[in-house]
Amino acid sequence: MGKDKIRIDLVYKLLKQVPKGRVTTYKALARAAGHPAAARAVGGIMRRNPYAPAVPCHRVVYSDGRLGGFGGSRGVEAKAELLEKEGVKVKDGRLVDFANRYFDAFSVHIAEKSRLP
DNA sequence: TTAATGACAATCG
DNA sequence: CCGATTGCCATTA
Repeated sequence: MGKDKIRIDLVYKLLKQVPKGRVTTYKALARAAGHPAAARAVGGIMRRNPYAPAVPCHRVVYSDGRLGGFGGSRGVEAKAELLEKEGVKVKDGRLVDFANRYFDAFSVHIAEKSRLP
């Protein structure tokens, strides 16, 4: 049968569903994609992200409320800058109102309908 | 094919 | 609260 591997294109689609000013987590994306334990793999997917900046990978943070990574150690700064620009306040590498900014209402059904180029 | 790596997460001390 | 450890999954060499 088909492999149980996570769907990269699906992950990107789900991430595109995250509205501006909101954030999600690697874990939430992995879970929405049908692989709840593949949070780390999602991180790897973001790292390679060939669809940037079309895909808002800067809206993906740690489940802990911390920013996480973004390219190099210098990239985290840019990530915080982008989030602040969208209205998401960041303090000391950590989201201030993480619980309220957290987005988890993914529509996998809709995401599966269209495919990424 | 096996070993090593990394933009994660949960647990432990 | 913070640092260290272990587990997980997919990619890369």
